[in-house]
Amino acid sequence: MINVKLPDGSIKELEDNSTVADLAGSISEGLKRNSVAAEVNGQIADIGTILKDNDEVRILTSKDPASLEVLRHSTAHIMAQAVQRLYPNAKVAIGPSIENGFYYDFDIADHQLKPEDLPKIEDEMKKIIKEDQIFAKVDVKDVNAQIEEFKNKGEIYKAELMTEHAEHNPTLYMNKSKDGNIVWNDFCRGPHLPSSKFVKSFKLLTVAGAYWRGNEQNKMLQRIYATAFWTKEELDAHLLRLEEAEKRDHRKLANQLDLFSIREEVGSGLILWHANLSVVRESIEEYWRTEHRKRGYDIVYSPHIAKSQLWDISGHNEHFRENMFYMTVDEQDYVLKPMNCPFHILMYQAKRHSYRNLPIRMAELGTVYRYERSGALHGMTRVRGFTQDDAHIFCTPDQFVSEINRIIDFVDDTLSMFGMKYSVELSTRPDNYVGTLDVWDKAEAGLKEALDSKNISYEINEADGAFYGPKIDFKLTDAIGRTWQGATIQLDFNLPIRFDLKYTDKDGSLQTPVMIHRVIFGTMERFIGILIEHYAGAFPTWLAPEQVTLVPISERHVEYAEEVHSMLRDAGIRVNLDDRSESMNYKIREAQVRKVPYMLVMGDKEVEDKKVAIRSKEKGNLGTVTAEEFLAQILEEVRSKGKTKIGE
RNA sequence: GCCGACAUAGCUCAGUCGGUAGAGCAACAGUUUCGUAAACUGUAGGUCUGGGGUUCGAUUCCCCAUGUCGGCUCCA
Repeated sequence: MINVKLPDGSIKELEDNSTVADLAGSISEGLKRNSVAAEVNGQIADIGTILKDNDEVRILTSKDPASLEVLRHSTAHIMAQAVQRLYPNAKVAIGPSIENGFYYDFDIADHQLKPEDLPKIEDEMKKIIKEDQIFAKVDVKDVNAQIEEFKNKGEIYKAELMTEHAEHNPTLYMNKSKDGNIVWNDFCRGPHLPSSKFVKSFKLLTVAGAYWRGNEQNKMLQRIYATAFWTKEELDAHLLRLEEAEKRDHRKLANQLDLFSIREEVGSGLILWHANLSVVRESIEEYWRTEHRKRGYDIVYSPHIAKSQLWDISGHNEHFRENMFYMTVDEQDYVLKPMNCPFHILMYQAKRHSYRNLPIRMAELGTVYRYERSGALHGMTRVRGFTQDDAHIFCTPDQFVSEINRIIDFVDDTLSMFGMKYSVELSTRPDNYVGTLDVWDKAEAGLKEALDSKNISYEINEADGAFYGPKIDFKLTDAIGRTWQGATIQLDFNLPIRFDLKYTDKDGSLQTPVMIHRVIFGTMERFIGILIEHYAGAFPTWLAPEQVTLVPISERHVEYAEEVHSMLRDAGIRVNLDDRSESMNYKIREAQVRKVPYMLVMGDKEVEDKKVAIRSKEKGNLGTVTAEEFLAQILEEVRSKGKTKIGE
């Protein structure tokens, strides 16, 4: 007999070799029927898992969120089986569950999967589900024989994976039909559902290309992305969420709200900022400048091109030649700047520095150009010409930890002000690093110390830092859940040496300063692109291109509206007088569609009382006040950046 | 860059099994002067992304290019 511990702390006695299913059955028939997987000693496992003495077991039903990935992974197996039934030459690669769904990669020599194939595959999957196939886990006893079998069947990807996992007790999952025959199998660690019949609500979404093992040198496979949920309601809700998210896409809103455009005759990845979005940018840049001055930064400007030799010194020609724009004028080679650092470094070098005047914090809204590969371009979030809110901090080795702390605060203050959430990643020393081990260790410890002291949770990307230094990245998420690099803080042990930077220390000796690269927004393009999605195009008043629309009800109210118009405009409010001979309802609707925060309606009553009727985009009619009162309120809303709002 | 899909009026989209296109909104003109999300009538607007090919004839079929979209890869 064995004893197992349940989540409530109780101990259950079972026969030797009992499985999770037996345990479930010993508790209740209903639980046995509904159990789909288990958590055994913290690991997700099949209900067929044989329990040992003292195991801690939590039985998972479909109610448990942890069961969802089991469902999805099993659905992936069913999809792979369906694909192989329909396309017998299909070879399977890998098919994991991912956030919000799963995928499976195939190599199909004689067929290119098309969107129209997806319903056919779905139908085949439904058949497999109906067949009530059992997922049976089997240990691979003779690994070499199994590899040979995979090879004989042409399953070269499975053979390759099995070869690598030969030492890790590989297991197969056999799909058995009702009569006990093995109808399909896959090399897999599991876990899986007890049977295919547990799968009810799934949808195949898209076909895509993906390199085998994510390596560009390898063959490109065909990937099907799909998702699965326990109920149709959850699936429908998920699909609806996707649809809703698409409406927030900054590329869609760009047209609707006249924000920006990208023109073929200008070039890919080059943004035309229309007047509306330029207002948003201008407001953000003004905020940026004010904050930088407050926090001890110097703001500078540098040219957009420099002679190629500068980029030899910096090393960019060597590392990023493929991604830079070159031009030749009067037999002299120039480069369109891909970074601002060399300019800031040269400004640092313009005079001698003492430890007394460090740190020097040099900031610039620097527009740079990089030749990104065409397939990587994406709206405003991945472009070829963009403005970084760049800064470089030159400091002593004793100062960089406190400088990093200051920057983390700066990033958090800024993103919080916009209500944007972020996740943090710390990347450590790669193999091809420059500099010395003790400096790297100190730097990494310093970055960790800074994050820990602020209770910021972060993931560590081992060996993923730049060759010149470790870094902290802040990731932002767009409307459809894609994550983008936003703020970043990077230590650099390389450029100070390449440019031979120095400062005079206390003892009169010349020392090399530590250099920190950092951006807060990342780039104006990407940040504002994500901001559009964050607000779904409805910018808060301090950023709104048009803050107020004046709606005179008929022509006889226009004269009064003009008075209000000039008063608000003179006070710096972005106000638009809609004096077209359209109905009031029409003007209000248009202003709502343009997402204007406030409308002031003026008819006979308002003209007579010298007042305005405020309509908020969000809250509707807010009642009547004098134009002066409204002005005071909106100025306060703008000044506080939305902390106070009219009508709240 | 790679795999795949797509490209029709300013915008959103329909259409042509090969016989050179249509709607709504927007624009413009006129009528209407209105109380919190669309007044009415009319006018104009398209070498159907570009270049080749097949064909009596191509927006439609084929090829190439460009761009966009979904992914992969990359991202100093």
